[in-house]
Amino acid sequence: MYANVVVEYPVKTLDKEFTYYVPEELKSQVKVGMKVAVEFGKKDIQGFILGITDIYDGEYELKPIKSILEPDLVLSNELIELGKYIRNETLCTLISAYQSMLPSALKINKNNRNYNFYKTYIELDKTEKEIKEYVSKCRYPRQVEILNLLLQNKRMEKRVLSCSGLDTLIKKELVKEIKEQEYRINVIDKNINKVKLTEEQDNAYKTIKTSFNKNETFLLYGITGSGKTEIYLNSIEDVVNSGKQAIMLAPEISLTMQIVKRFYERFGSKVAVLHSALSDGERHDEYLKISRGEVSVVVGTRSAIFAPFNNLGIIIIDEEHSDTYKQDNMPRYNAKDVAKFRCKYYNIPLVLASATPLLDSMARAQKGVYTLVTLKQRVGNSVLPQIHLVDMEAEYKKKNFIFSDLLKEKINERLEKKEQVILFLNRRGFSTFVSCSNCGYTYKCPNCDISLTYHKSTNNLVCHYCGYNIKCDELCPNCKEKSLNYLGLGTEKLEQEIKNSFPLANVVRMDQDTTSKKGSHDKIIEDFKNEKYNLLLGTSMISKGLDFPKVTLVGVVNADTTLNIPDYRSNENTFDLLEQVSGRAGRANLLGEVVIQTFNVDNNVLKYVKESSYDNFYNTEMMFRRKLKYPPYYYLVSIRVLDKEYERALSEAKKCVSYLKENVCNETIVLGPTTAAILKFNNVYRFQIIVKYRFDEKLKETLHNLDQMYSLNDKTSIEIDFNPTRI
DNA sequence: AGCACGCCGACT
DNA sequence: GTCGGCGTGCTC
Repeated sequence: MYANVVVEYPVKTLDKEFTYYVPEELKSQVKVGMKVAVEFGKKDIQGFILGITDIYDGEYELKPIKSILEPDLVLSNELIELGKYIRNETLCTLISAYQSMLPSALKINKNNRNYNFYKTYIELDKTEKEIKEYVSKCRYPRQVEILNLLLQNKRMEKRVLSCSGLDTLIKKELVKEIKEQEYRINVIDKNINKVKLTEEQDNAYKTIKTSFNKNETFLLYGITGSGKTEIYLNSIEDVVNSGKQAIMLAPEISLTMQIVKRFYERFGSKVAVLHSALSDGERHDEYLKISRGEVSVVVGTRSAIFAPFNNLGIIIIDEEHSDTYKQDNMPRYNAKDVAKFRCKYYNIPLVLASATPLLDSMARAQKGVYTLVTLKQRVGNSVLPQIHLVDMEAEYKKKNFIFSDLLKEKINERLEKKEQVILFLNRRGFSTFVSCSNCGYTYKCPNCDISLTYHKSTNNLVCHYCGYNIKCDELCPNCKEKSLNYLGLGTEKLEQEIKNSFPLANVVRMDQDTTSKKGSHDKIIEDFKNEKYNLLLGTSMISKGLDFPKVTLVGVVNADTTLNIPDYRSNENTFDLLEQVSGRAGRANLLGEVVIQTFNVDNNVLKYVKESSYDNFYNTEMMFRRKLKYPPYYYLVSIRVLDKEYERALSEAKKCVSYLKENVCNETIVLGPTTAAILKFNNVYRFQIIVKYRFDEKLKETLHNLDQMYSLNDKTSIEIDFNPTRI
């Protein structure tokens, strides 16, 4: 008996299966998908068994499988195939594909600490009569107390009883210890009444329901507030009742306690959650619940798409336009593609849902590749908010640098009426750059090619890319004059400005800096919902999924920050973001208003946001994409060439371009090399090549060869990214 | 990736 | 003479 093993090192040269023989004592236990220990060269390492055979006709002298590491953890055939698919699609190593499927506690790595969580209980070990007899003669009050408690409760946690008296009782075998594995997260089942669906919701639900046993992809296009979650819950309930399992994905920032709570209310202990706010131990436990078949529903972020279910019934991807579904390090997979693979495997429906679908998804829906399901009405009485565009150029002339007259007036009006306000600014920190008015010096990151952001609370200058930070000096480090200017507006400074300009405001700020602590994210949301604050200020973190009935005004302080990013998708991203932010206003009975401040009042994207017209935006943007040969008309691949030395990075990038041009089809376009958006990052220079193609049979092989060539180069490396979310 | 083998320079 | 530099090649 022989086992083919993929080993733990994620390098191209070892990206193949190695054969080991299975020793007699393990023959009855080994299974495909198991994690095993083997000797590899001179080292003891780990790997996964990908195949078992009875014959071996190679010429190697084989080594044995040393042991099975986690008998509970067995990758299913489906997941093994999925790993191979990910390797082929993203050009990663097989082992890194399998590693990304597992929670860190179960990944292959050196610190094999046991994440199982046990609780120890104490129970009586003699009959009640014998115990009572002992109690009557016992001179030690603590022992009597413990035994009496146990006579009443039968079983108690050891840590509440622990003392030397208990040790004596254990030694005398009057009581015994029982160790049981427990989960760190426990959900109590509740019976919550179902909400009645509106006619529109019901139609959408029924459409999905007709395809429960078909591999059909739906695009659920429903405006904010149209009640998509209720449709997910109903569909999942049917799937679970038929004995199958469901996965729902959401982007990290919209997967708040609010949504998880609704799943807990509906499905109770049948739900496992998987997102980054969990500790390693919690993730480990949730994963175990799934693989042991103890839950039927998984709610989570990107990597939850790998939930080890074996009888899936539906996959739902909420906010499908979000770019968080694409992993931006190896393996560069997109959870949406993984979902398509799994849905095809189980012959089940996939639901992609959004208020602002990706152009790519909408285009497929128009072509009939996806089935379009539309929700046009908001649930309840709420109507779409009224949107105002404010020309900041004119406001600057009036010396209004941060707040326009209109925004100021509206904020005051809401605060007086005791309603709530959300202000949106997509830049954290205090000042986005610090420069000297005397000599022109600007603080820049020594490792990256960008200016440092000033954070006042810590008096630090921080690089938002690599995390480099230094204390801020009062004097210019170049000319030693006291003439540093703090320019550019960040959320931290905006918070201060609000406190100065609006005496009625009770402001809370939500960005990466105020939500780094576990649970702080949910706390801010809860506090704002409970009206401990009347003004919430934040970055894109506040744009998704939140539902605050008392918010009637949303202000976008500077709409231009995302618009000016040089990326083919910046229009789309801006539209999505502003549309999502606007959706936060007027969720209940109160009428909502949105004020968007910009230096580009004539911009088409902003015009469509004002009209709340996804369709007009879609049509205009599609024309632009077609003309410039961008997705969805062409596919993109980005190739990054990295080297510590500028000249070598550039010359290698040029070599790549010529290699590509020689080896792709006629219709395929190779652009570059250009400097990447941030030329220098962590002291490494980065050049970029963009490939645009429609059908190119040779391309994958060409890129694979290129990748192989650079895997042997220890100076220059390359990163290949299929369908990048930004370029 | 990690380790051994191997062939050249400066040390007790 | 030997210790150690890191280039090359192999791992079932």
